[in-house]
Amino acid sequence: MEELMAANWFDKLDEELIRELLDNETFLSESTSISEPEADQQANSVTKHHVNSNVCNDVGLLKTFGKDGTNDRDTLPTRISILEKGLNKMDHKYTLKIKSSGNALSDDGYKWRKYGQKSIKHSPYPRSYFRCTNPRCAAKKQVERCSSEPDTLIITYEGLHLHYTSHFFSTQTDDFHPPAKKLKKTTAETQNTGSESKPQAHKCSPTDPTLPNPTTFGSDQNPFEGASARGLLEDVVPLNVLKPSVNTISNSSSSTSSYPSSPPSSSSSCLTWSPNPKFCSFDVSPTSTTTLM
DNA sequence: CGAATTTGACCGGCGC
DNA sequence: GCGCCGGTCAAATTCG
Repeated sequence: MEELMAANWFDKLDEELIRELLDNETFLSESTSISEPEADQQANSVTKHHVNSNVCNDVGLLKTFGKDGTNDRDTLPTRISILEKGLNKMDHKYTLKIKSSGNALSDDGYKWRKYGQKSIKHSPYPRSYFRCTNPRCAAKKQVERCSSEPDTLIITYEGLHLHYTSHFFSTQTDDFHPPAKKLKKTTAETQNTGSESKPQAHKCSPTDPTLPNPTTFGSDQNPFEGASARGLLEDVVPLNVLKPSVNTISNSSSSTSSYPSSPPSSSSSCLTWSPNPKFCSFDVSPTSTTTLM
């Protein structure tokens, strides 16, 4: 029951958040300031920039400049319009449709390792499978092209980037409790598997995804050592859901307000995407309706 | 030489 | 029960 409520709540926030993020220029500017090339750094910035930044990093629409020398803050897309429906969420998977004229794929803020590629039946284009390079991170994403529109990339994110989670927890550690036990199927399993390992992780107490000090971010390892145990989507969501009190949408202003917790972030954290103005522009194709659980 | 990518095989789930 | 399809694994290959 709680989960249900949580789900709804989460869903709303999520959509709202996404919408704001995507359409909020402020957000863009903000994110711009966080032009860390590496994911870890992003995480770092997150801890420094506070909510807004969090959102940026989290939802992933973070811009990663300078990665390939394209530090075009100037060329920032004056506007990135994404229809709310361009981002779909189903079963803890987020599908993002993006119009890309270049290899936007490589612009992701996180480092991904391709672990597979499959040709899809009804599509002339193959689907690529990526995993976060961090061994403790179970974040995954699938990338494929729309058969009808080669320009359109369909990216499906699954799982949560521990990079972010860690941060998240670190900022709310106090309130965080094992309620997060509600692991879910797919993701949960995967993640568990991922974190399964290392006794080290255990050290940090599985119950207490308490992560390492946020300030310790930066290195791919530290942060995850502790968060690995959990700190995944499943954990975050319920967690926050359970404590919406934090600031259940205190519509103070923008993203900040709609960022009561990271439910949205939790799952979206892996949505890290760097819409490099030069390469891609978000497109929206109202596909299926967003559904959660 | 090490790391990353490619590619085909294998496995599990789902629909018929 | 069988076949199809998607997802993952792992060996081979390529690249830096």
